[in-house]
Amino acid sequence: MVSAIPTETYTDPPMFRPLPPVPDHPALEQEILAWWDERGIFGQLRERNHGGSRFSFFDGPVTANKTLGVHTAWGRALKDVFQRYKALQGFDQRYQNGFDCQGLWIEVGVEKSLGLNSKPEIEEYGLEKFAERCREVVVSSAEQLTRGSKRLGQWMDWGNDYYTFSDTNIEYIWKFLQIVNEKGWLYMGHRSTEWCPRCGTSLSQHELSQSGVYQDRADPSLFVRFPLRERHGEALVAWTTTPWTLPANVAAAVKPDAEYGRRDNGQWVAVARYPDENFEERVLGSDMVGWRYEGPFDTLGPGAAVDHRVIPWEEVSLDEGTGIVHIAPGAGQEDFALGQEHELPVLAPVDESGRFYPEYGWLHGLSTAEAADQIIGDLKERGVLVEAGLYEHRYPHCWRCDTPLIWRVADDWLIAVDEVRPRLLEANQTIDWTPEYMGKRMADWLRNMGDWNISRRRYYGLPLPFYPCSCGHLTVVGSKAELEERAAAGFEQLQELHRPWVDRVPIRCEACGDEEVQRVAEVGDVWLDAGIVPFSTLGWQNSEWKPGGYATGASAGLSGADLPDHAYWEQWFPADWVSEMREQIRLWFYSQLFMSVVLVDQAPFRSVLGYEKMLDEHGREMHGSWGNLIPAEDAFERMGADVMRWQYCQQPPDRNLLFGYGPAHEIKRRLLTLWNCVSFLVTYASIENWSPRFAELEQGPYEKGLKPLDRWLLARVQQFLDEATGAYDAYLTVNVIKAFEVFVEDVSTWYVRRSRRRFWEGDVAAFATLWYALVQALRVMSPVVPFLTEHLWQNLVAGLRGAPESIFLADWPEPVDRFRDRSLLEEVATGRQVAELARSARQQAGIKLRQPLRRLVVATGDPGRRALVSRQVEDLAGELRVKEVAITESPSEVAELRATPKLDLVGPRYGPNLPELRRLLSEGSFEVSNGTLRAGAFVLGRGEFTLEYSPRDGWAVEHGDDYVVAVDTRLDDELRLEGRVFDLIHTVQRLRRDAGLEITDRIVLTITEAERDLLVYEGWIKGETLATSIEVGDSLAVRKDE
RNA sequence: GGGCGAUUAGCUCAGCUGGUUAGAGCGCCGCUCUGAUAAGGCGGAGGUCCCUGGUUCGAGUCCAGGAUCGCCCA
Repeated sequence: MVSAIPTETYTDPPMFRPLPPVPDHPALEQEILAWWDERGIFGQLRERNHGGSRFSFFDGPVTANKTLGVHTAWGRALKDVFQRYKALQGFDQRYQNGFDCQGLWIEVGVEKSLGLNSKPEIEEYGLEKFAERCREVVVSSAEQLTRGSKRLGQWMDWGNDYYTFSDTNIEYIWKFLQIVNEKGWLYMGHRSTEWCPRCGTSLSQHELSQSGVYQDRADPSLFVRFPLRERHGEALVAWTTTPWTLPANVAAAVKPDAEYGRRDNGQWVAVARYPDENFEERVLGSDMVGWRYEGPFDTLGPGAAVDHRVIPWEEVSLDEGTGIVHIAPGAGQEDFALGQEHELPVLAPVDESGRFYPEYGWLHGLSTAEAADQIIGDLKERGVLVEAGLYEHRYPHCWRCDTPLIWRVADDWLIAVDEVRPRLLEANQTIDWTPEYMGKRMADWLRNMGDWNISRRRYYGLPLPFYPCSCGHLTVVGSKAELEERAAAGFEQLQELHRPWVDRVPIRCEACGDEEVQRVAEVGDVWLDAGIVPFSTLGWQNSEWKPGGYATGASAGLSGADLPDHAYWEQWFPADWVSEMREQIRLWFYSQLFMSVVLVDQAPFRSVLGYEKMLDEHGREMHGSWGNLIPAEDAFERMGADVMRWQYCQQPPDRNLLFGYGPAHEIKRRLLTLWNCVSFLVTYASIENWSPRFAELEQGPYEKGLKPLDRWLLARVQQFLDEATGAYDAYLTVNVIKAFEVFVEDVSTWYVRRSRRRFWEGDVAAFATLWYALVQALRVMSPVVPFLTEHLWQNLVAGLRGAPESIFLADWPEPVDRFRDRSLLEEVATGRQVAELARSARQQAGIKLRQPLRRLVVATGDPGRRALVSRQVEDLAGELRVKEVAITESPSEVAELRATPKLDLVGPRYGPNLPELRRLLSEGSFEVSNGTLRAGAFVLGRGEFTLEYSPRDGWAVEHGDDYVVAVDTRLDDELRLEGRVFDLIHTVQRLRRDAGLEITDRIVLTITEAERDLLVYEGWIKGETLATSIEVGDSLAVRKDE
């Protein structure tokens, strides 16, 4: 509102501080961090937004077993960017950080640090002490992660973090499991699972999905004879890559419809595998079914009792091996399933540490790897080994300790998923995924996943609250209070819900009342810990709010987080947004979705931003041992948090991020352009004693004195605000940065470049316009680069009357409608396009920009475009240093016509005759009239060809799609003299700068005899170089006029 | 082993439904602008568009086969 213009003038004392030539990012970041802290800016921001509309975000718990790495910092930066953006828009937020504190991640690290390497050693060490060590790791890691995150600029409610090992978190999972049991989905499965012999536990399907699990590896490749009982001298030849499974063999599978042949030595193999061999007898696989054979290790006890026979299996591969597959239901997943189908006995050869049981005789105590060599030797000795070699294949490894996995039949607790599956798929439909394909990945996974194996035979994890009684009843305890109520003993020593303490609390069976019911030994999958967060941290089932009440069990003393009540949960569930790396689709995103659908039949979040992997700047994985891992500390020191954040935000989330110092250097240069623009403003504002008014930030500069170029920049600001806001709303920071880079480029290379003189002359409209444009840009970019923008805000804005002390207390910038002007944007774009063509033409002619020229001709057939250009002649003349700009319809004055056919239109008509047409056109044998082109027998209508131009003598021509631009290259004496004056001025400015003079210093200028003729322009030279007098001497020199 | 995607300049990547001489950024070389710029601008060098065949007047683009890489699933 114009009437509200304050009456202050622009002559307040200069308020700006000069900028150093280059920002020292790490130093200014430390200053800003300290200042934010001192002024409590984040607290003020939260206070302001308190009670406003809510933006709910759930932080996926970071595993507290490490310091902050540049990988983790990526996600943290994105989380911070959007929380800051939403905060600037006034949204109330929770800012709760979370730590993941249990499970194999933690345990394995502690084991290593204690030098323990097996479960018996842990038990010998003592579970109590072991649990304490695990907690210590969490405590120190949480401190480190917090410190690093703060340095990154992440604003969270530090100190009120949630810890997944709190009793509260555990109780909520207990409740979940109780509900799962009530629905009848909980069961104990007896099946073959992937098993880590070192960790002594089975793993779940989703744990196998993590990167690095499947690795290339060479295993033995054995072809073994299984002698047939009823066919003397004949044998099946089976193939295996896991020798240790042979003692567990109970059957051999053949493909029923495949043909098998007997070699002259009695060996049976699939004909398709050995097409060039001669076979003495051929039968179908189905005919072999039921054949009995001697097992490979019938000499050892368990095998001897088995009736080994041939079974049919459609899945037998004819691409490798012999087409006869060795089946060991106790040591393979498919084998186990097949075993169920054919009612085969299950021989389980190894214990939970992967070592052979005593009944396997001389194999007793050997690991699967150790046994391999001995088994091969034994087979060889007994003459049943046909061939042994090596086989390269992808093989699964433990995601934590990298041990090759084995298959083992075990009892696991599982959640049946078939009944929930359709509801999960439905809930997934309600989620807005970015990038979109990640949602499809989730749907694929949901469609195909098997039952969820939730039990792990470990120590420091969620204790599964399962109490199976000898009477057959399973009690699932749903809370600590319930445990207390049912406890038969030991409740008083229960310091936290962890082993070993919880194991010492037997309960009374809820069915028969037996008082000796023990908890199962297993702990839970870590993803239960993380998946319950949307409930456990928001007080889903709490009747009352407990201040500081989240700090229960192991998290006592670590967190000050409140335990909210159900009303709070209603307000903050579901999350508006979550963001994690792609792997979390099958991990955290999944477990959250699963638990949420089970509990409330709804997705726990509305939108997701996922992102791909981080690699080094050359595209290689980062590894400590390769020397290309960048510690976050180094990155903070060498590039600074802003540059790191920029690098993260610049990345399209659907592609891997190539992170490093090379890209960082490039980013610093881009930020420098912004820095220089601010520096320019600060320099001249100080000289001219110009000071901005804060009100003009919201309303835009007051109209008086605005030039078209100012209005253009103001229109660009509005456009930029729209683009950037849209990009943030779509969670695509990469588009925010793209829009910003173009904008800064426009400010620097067009607005400032064209307006310099106005700043020297103290034009307040120019100052107000540039200040507005730069400050709005700072505000838009503040979520991405909070330090740099805050630093510059402190200089450009903070001291003004009515201005917030921090850029983060200044709300989100609103576009000002009256400055929107699409036609002006188009007009300037046109002018710049023409300028670019003209610069290119000058360059071709070898005439530098300092040399003035007579004439610039712009030709275009479009009257609308001529009008656009006509409004830009002043800027064009100045930019291109020409005395006159002429706009014409036809370029015939400056260039000669050439025609080119539009092949997509003309090609289909003339087909093979096309080369002839192109020959005629290239020779210039054509005429154009009324929009029709005739060349020989060819006739091209309007739009079927384009015209181009080659320069006439004395002209340099360049053309784009819409314009032909020509500069008159002929020089006369006047032009030459002016050119020399520009050269002189340029050289003097250089000398001034080299002499370290201030921009406002006056000088005495000495020129040489050869330049005396330039003195006809003495006033001009004096004005440009701030010379008070000009002398003629031996050499060109400047000296400060004292 | 199955599925999906990719392969374009030294590096990182654009190239829509086929259309003249294949582009950008970075790096390199030359020129240039600068009264903010360690930036910017203009130009140059640099390409077997992975290979082989096919369709077409015309293929980086479409089709088939192959090679290599990545991801997902086992």
